[in-house]
Amino acid sequence: MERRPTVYDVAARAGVSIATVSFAFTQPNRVKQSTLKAVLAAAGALGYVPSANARGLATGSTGAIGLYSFDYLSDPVPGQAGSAPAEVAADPDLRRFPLYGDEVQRGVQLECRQRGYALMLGSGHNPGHLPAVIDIAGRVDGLIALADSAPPEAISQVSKRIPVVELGGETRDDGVYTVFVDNHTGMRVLTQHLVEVHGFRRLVYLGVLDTAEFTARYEGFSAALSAAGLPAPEPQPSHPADEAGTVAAVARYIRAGAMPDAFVCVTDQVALAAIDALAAAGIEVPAGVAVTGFDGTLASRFATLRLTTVQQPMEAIGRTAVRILADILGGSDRPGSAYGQLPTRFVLGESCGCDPAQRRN
Amino acid sequence: MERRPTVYDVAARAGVSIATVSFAFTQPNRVKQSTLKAVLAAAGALGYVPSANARGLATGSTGAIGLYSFDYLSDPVPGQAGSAPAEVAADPDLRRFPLYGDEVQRGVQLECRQRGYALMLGSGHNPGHLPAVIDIAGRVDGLIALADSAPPEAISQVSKRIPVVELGGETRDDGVYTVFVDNHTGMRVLTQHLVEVHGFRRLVYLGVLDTAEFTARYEGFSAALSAAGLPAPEPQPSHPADEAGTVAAVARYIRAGAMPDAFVCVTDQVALAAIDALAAAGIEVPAGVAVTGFDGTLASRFATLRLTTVQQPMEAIGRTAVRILADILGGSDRPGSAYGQLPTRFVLGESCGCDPAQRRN
DNA sequence: TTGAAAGCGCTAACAG
DNA sequence: CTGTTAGCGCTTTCAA
Repeated sequence: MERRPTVYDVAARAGVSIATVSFAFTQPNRVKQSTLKAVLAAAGALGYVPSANARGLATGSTGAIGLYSFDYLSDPVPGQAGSAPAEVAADPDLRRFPLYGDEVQRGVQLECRQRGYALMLGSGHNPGHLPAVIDIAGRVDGLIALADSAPPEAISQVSKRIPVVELGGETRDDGVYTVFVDNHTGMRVLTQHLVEVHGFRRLVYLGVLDTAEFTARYEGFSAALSAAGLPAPEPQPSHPADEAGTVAAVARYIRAGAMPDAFVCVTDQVALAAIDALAAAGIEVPAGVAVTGFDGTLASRFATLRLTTVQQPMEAIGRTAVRILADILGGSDRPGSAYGQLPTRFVLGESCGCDPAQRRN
Repeated sequence: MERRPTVYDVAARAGVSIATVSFAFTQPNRVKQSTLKAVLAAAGALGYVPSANARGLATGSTGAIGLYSFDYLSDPVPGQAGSAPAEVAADPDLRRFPLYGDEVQRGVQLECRQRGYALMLGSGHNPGHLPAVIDIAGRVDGLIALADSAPPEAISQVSKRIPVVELGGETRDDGVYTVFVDNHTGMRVLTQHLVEVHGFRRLVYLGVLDTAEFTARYEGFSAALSAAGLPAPEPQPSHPADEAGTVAAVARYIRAGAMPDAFVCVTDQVALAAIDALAAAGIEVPAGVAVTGFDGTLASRFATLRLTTVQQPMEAIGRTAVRILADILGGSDRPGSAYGQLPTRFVLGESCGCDPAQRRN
């Protein structure tokens, strides 16, 4: 790989100045037809590939949007590059892919490609000495960050320089945008179903409250119980990323021999882990206890036991995030709230004890 | 958003030179502790976010790898940005996501994050006047391109300047690498199953031959038939992206009233489209005719009727592509063939007439 | 319609 | 251990 040709090489070969070469690519009509043709020919012959870095430096923008996320399924062990398994995976595993974040990412991708933005994916660590979010922030015009994937201070710092949309995070006053999703209603309706249709009284809430979205879910849960005149139990901390934690939480109930009517889980992942833990103890769902999820990931719909859950509009979330950034970059100063709140939808599965096939859902 | 602070601002505030600021980030031990601390403090206070463009320009590399692909499910209509549907999608649709390319992309992502590369996603069109592949090539140190997503000349041109891995393309002598997957064996084994276990004789091959991978599949198909003393029929052109084409191809057989024993399809997508077309005509699979796929996408495994297909190691393919680029960028000059050929695996489903549950597969 | 020249922000010799 | 300085490749006035 020889030195990459530059505008200088192209200019020399075409017998023009570098300015003309630049114009030929950026403002073709500003250049005489014959000159244009000569430049393009020279560029083609040389295999000219313009440096986005140089262009970005000169123009002050990159034409790319960044998506920063943290993948707890694969990031925990940094440093060691994975090895391509000689074996073909025996089974595609919906429990690992696509997760919530993957579906949001898809929405981001789709919207970016439609709008002509390149998408820069960043995550976890980076080889430099710079926090990874900062590193990727330096590469793009606008950044989308998944809640909890980066420290709030870093997000805040970055947001001073480029527009940032944090998904699932707190609403903040430091210029960080977010996409609003109606988590509250979703969880309220689901809980209401458990109480009213199934007559459940002893519900256990499995999930942490460490993001705004998660908190809203718990509040929806509480609201439904209050409405039914029932007290809302304290949430049992359980993080989607921490399967062992979920198992442990469930184990406490098993050990105590005090099975509730239902485990209401903060995400599908937690619900699936809970079901596993219960199965391991010989307790069947929904016969022994009901379990519900949240997100509506593919895994929840195609699991052996279809999950009763709440569908989030993941693709729309991703698309909206890009739209917000694009609008800002385009000069709009519309407030984040102008994009409204995306709806969620209660999804009846089998894990609550219903038989969806029998119902007009 | 005020002007982004630069090394100059940080240097001024910390009372040092810009070189020291640079060192503080790139070679921390080359700087006195107290100075380092001062620089970092100044950077933090200012909200300094280093410009990747400037760094890239200066160092000659970006630290990013590019993935270029074409999404025929969403790219056809460029220019018009998608709108976030107010409705929550009624059903997650495995027929649209994740497809083969999405699973490969996942492997690329995983390997990139483990190796500390940022991943630049590009596709379809771009707002500039530059072919999209060229544009994204100018942004990265190495490029992975999905077969058929970009014109061969463009790939070839790009490969003169940065290492390129083309997935599923022809093996070429212009320095474009590829990841070898044993498509031939996969399709041969599958076909053999149809002939030997089911005794099928009239097989129809549904699929184009426009990439090296696709050709290898057809050859595997032919080989199995030859081995059984059967003639290999001409392939019936059908492209994974062209559902209508598949429907039309199937319709010809329906109309002619000459249903074969099986439709052997070049991809799962084609197979699923074929099954739909057959169902629409009242022909059930596998009772009326067998249908097989290739790829082992999630859709094939979780479809109502599980597809008999061939599993590709998508994640490994993506990971290997990144590994090849990383090796080259790291100075290795190992030939592409040194990475071996990734295996495929025959997957017994129901669409050939088998009942996988009854067999030790 | 084209050219000359001044940066864009950072890195990396090379001095000191 | 730190400062000076010369670019990296491209865009963009400003002149011609």
